[in-house]
Amino acid sequence: MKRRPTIIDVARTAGVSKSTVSLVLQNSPLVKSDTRAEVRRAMAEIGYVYNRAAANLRSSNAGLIGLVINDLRNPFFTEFATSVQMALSTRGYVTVLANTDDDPDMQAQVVSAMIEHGVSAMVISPSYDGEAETFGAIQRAGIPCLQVLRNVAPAAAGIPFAAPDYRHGTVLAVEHLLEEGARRIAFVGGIEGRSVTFERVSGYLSVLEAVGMEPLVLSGRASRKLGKDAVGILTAQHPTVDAVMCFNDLIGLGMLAGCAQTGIQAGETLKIVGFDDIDECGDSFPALSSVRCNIAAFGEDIAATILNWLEKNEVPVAETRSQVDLIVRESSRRIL
Amino acid sequence: MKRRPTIIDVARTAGVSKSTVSLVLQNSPLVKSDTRAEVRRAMAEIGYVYNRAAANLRSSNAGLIGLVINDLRNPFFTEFATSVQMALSTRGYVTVLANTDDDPDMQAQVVSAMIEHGVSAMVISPSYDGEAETFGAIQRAGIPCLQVLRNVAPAAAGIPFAAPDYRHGTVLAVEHLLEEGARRIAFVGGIEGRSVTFERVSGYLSVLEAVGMEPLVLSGRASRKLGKDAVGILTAQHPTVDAVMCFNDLIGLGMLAGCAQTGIQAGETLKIVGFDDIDECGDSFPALSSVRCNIAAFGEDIAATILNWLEKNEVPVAETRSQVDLIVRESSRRIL
DNA sequence: CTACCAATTTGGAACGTTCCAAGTGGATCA
DNA sequence: TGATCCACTTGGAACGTTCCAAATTGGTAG
Repeated sequence: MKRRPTIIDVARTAGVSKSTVSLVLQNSPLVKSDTRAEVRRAMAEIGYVYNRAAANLRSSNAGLIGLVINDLRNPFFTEFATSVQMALSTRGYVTVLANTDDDPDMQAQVVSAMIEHGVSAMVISPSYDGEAETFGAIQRAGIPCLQVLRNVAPAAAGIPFAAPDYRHGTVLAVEHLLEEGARRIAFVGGIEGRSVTFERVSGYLSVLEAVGMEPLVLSGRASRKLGKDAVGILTAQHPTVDAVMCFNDLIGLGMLAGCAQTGIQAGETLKIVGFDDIDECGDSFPALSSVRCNIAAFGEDIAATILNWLEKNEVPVAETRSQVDLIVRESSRRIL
Repeated sequence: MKRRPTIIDVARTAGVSKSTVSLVLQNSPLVKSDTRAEVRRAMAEIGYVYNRAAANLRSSNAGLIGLVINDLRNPFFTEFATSVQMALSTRGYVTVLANTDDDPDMQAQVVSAMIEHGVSAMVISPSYDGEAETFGAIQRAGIPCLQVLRNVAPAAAGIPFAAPDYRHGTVLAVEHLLEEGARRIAFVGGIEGRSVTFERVSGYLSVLEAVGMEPLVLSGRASRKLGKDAVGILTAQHPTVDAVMCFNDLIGLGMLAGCAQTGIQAGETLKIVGFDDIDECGDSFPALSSVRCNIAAFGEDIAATILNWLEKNEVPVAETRSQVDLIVRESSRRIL
């Protein structure tokens, strides 16, 4: 077992200096195309593999991007992470991914590990709590960092933030429920005190207030189970509720299951709208109306934003909101 | 903006040599505990951050593990990737993740990028096709690599393989359906010619052959949609089918939606068993029976296996099969 | 024929670690 | 007292790149 060839081996084989090989690797216009071709040939001949660790040591640009996600098991985040990673990949960057399970200690640990590894930039969907430690370390290291999907660090701290327009999405959906003739609309899911919850609930409340309808909010960690349980709670304790705005699709899909179980006709007796528009919405029964966040496109935008910051030094604005669309399906539409 | 402190700065602050600082970083028992404490204090004082790229250059052990997944959007793979990443993280390793969307070119690209970045080992759930290029590059680089979940490279090529015991899981499930009184059992999903399909179908066929039941296989790319569509096909063309073994849970869940839509009573008129036992199975209506692969535990095992290979040079056996369990729920059980 | 210029190419010094061989100083032993 | 040993400590040479200043080449103008 012999060691991996280096640019010096390539240089020897091609009959040039290591500097020239280096220039070829960087696609420099300085080298003559004959030379370039010869160097390339030599590389192929001896099976040369570029050593980024060494390059990084010298020039500190590893082409590594850190991606930290608080709940990777949620399909919404999975879709986001996948789209960011694939977009970065096409631009020659490699993604270091970590799931934190919303644990601030875990988050602090993975962030510091990423900094040690010399990531050039980070994208983080943070856990609530523990933000000081996490963002402090990132800023001390001077690494460009984009906070996405959830806003925990005050933008004033200098961490730009980007997310779908949750509030507007909720407004669209609740107005739609009103148009479909809903008399009493509940909001299910979301943990109080979190930006993501606040934005949605405030959109919901503002529409209800405008028409003088009394609000009803059932909080809870977003999951299918919560949705399933909510059906029972609503029918037992709030029988006048005839429409529900869900914090996310998992809750909406859970409610569909709950309705099926208790014999309630979702879409007719109880209108339901989810949020996120994950793939499954179109394949459930009844198909679940939802607020589409275009998360794949959002992920690609995030990838582009962070790379522009990195490569062209274009610092993103403090807060960006991406467009959302209401997708109406059977779960909230009158059957004609 | 000043540069990041190095061990030389730490050494100067602590009044020792850089070699001593290096030893402290490696937790060497050689240094006196007073010295160690002083060095640690100095690090904290000047805000030292370890530079792994430099360490890697010298000792070629980056603590980077590559994880390549063919379909990260499928919750089964997400769960696997998450559990591997978190297990590696607790042992001080950082995970480079890439999704390939089953595209061999994408796979070749991300694998070579990972090799450039000096990953110490790789775990790969490969795409079908393109295996020669991918595994060839990994082997040339001399990087320990574990093939998981799907077997595309012949084990003879020296790439160890680990997966749940798909065949046995199918056998358990189909036998269960027979016990529940099924008269005609179909198999839905899976693409022909793939190891994952072959193993399941062969398990299914072997049980059916033993009892003299005629098989019926509906192939197709595993998705909710396929499951939903399959309900229509079965009722229209194969009305005698009263039980279905699904390639995976997505298909099973899609069938539940299809049943709800066409008014078929899943679990009673049509018994359904899925495969993988993703979280959602317990929250669907009716709850979906499934073959549990214990994928989180499997992921942790994989992480342990690859680290043992790396750190203790324990080369894994050519093929490992992990235990699977049948979880019976309402979708296949007689309602009592 | 010389001087100069543009186009290429090049040697050597970084970058921040690890590792090795060698060094230090105090205690113990003959 | 000097030799030996032990427990630490240390200087300097790697590791494989990039980058800079300087060198070389070949062509062209004076």
